[in-house]
Amino acid sequence: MTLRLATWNVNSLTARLPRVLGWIEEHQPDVLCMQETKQSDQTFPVGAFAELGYESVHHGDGRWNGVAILSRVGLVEATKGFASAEDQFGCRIVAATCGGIRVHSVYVPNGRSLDHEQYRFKLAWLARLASYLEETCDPGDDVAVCGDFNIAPDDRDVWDPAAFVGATHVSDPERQALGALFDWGLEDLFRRHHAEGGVFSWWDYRAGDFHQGRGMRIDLVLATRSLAARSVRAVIDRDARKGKKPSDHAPVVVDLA
DNA sequence: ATGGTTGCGAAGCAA
Repeated sequence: MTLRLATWNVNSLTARLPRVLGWIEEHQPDVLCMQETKQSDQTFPVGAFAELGYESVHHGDGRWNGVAILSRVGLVEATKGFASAEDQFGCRIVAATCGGIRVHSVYVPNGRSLDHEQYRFKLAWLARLASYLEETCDPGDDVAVCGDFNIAPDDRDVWDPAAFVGATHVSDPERQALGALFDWGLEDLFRRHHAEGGVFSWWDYRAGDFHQGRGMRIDLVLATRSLAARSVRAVIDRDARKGKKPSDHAPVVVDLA
């Protein structure tokens, strides 16, 4: 069975709902992971997605963060957060089994700068993600971890490596944390299909960065070996970054055979 | 260009 899996940091689902609905109708994802909904579970528009044929799960506190999964191939065994009593990690991960795949929608904290406490929080969150996957999943199963990682995997994924020396998103500890996920058994599906650099998923709103090509590839679809073997196409829809009131992120779309 | 923009919420923070 073919399956289209996508991830998109929508930067406020309240502000973006018309665009998101239009994008879904045009691109027909079977599963869509979203981040930064900035909504509560009460305000999340379950009905609007149901009208398009999608079941959904949302995990949000209403103001910051907020993650969701939409699926039209079934959505069962949903879990919010790291599935334990802890809640100091914020509303940054939600998981569900969709079409036989254990899907995770993740919003990795923005580290801000290497000397900021949010950077240490980011590394702690990534370590918790690794332990959570180890506890709840088997790399031999069909597992996908999709979302805004706020990490550029390598220097091909930033517009100018020289501009990022000493900056967050590219530091060794961040890339090592991502490497731990690769070592566990996940693969970056966009990179599986594209060796070239300069393909980005995020551009700052300011200073015309999108039109100047100053972006980063920080939104990723990671998947275990069994899913990677089914991957036939991976693209970043930069058209979705154009026009009026775009998110600052573009969706990543993967087709599985 | 230590600039610039957007979202939330009603000033300043987060990104």
